[in-house]
Amino acid sequence: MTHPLQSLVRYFEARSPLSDDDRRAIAGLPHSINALRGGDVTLRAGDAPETCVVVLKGFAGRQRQTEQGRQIVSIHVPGEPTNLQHLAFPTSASSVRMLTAGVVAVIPAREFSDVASSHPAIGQAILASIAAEASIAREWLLSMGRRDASQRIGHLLCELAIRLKSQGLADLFAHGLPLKHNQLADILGLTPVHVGRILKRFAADGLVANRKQPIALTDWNRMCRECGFDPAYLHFTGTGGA
Amino acid sequence: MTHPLQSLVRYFEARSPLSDDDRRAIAGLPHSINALRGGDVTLRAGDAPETCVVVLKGFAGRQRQTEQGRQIVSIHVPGEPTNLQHLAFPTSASSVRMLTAGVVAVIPAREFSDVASSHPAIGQAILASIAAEASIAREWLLSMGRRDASQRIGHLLCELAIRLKSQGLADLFAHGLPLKHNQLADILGLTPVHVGRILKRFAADGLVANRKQPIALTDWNRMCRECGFDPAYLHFTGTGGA
DNA sequence: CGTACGTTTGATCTTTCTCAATAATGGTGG
DNA sequence: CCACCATTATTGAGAAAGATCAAACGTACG
Repeated sequence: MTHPLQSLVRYFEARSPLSDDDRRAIAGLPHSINALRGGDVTLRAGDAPETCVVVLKGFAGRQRQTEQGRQIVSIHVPGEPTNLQHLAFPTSASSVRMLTAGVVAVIPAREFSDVASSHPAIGQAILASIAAEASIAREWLLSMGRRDASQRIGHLLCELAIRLKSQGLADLFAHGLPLKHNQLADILGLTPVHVGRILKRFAADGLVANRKQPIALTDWNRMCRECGFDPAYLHFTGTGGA
Repeated sequence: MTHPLQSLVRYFEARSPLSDDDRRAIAGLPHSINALRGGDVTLRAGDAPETCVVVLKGFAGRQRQTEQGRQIVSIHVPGEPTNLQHLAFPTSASSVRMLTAGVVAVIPAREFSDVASSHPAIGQAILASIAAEASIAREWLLSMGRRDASQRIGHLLCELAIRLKSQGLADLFAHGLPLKHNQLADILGLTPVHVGRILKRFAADGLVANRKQPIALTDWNRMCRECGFDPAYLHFTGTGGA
């Protein structure tokens, strides 16, 4: 791995073009690197963070809590920033925590936003990133509202496969997705028990290799077909997701 | 009504400060005014629109389609732009149509984005708007995943009440919300039949005045309590939503 | 090796959907 | 202003997806 913030550059460039100068400006951002454990909190609901946290390794999730349980409303794979929206408003209604052990880069928000003002393409990339997150949330809304449990799980697996691939991390997915049933349940609005049952059916149908912790897709095309996956909503430039 | 785009200015200012000059720049944007009927399409999925559509009267909804039915993934009340995300990327994965009869202003995207570049505060307001839409989508995700049908309906009513109020349109809500059961169902991931049953229960419980077409809240405080509504996620500056 | 955490399984219960029939409503043209 | 048509609401009965509860089973890690 060359520069720690290289993966952030790659993330931005998946949707918005940057010049060499822009790339250098991002790589030059002050930052600290933190190793975190699964469950560690990166942003507490209600806080007004003064930093932008970028995932370098592992998975992070944004979540909201109610009496009837938590809901994970977005997940962030390596390369993805977790709280760009705080360049738009100070406080957060949700919190962010690591879903697995991992490493994050922490960038002071002021410096980030200064660089964005002086480099319009970076500002545009930030806008595109926030808009892409909104688009993903809307797709999740479609899943929650109109897809049944199996399609929902399958669709999420497909989405993550593409998002990881766009960061050059396909291997991680081929090797399996390190999320627990109860985390998947909180992402999908289901019960861990039911997630387990469906994963079992997937394994029986040959759609997935193991139903245990590292879940690996075995039949990409069939999975896409069965759960109606179309990567257009991810808004990657180019072939729609490579 | 003074200037047609005045309500857009008001929308932006609910989350992001603007100067007189910024306001003038927005009011000076070229635009055409269109009267539309319920069901009219404003943006077709897959298109690369060259205009920004702002709702002036009535309600618009962004929707996605699957074999198992449509899902409305966002709604837009008067004053709100419907497709700011196209300042970030060209194509759309969803379509936008009027949920009721109404009036829209259509602004050329190029001019809009020129004004945004020359007026940083307007660019910032656009960023805040897109981020707020994302935040709303995440809240809807929480509703879909972890709230039952009644809380979901109640929560939506509360949200719309606040959003309308922030545009000075509370009356419209006091007078009732002109959405059909089947539209509410497609917003909430439910069935029109079930929406009807719950509205009936709301009316019996005195939470709502009529269960027919214009649905009017009668007991704001109780409704907020029963469905766990907290307007923080709307990110209005000031008192959190007034 | 034992403890804590995660998974699997089965039985049962609820919420919400589905289907189908009937009743309102609202807008349109005569 | 009324009759008609299309759309939307209401109601009831039955079915289904997913939740809940509780127990047993694995497995990783100290």
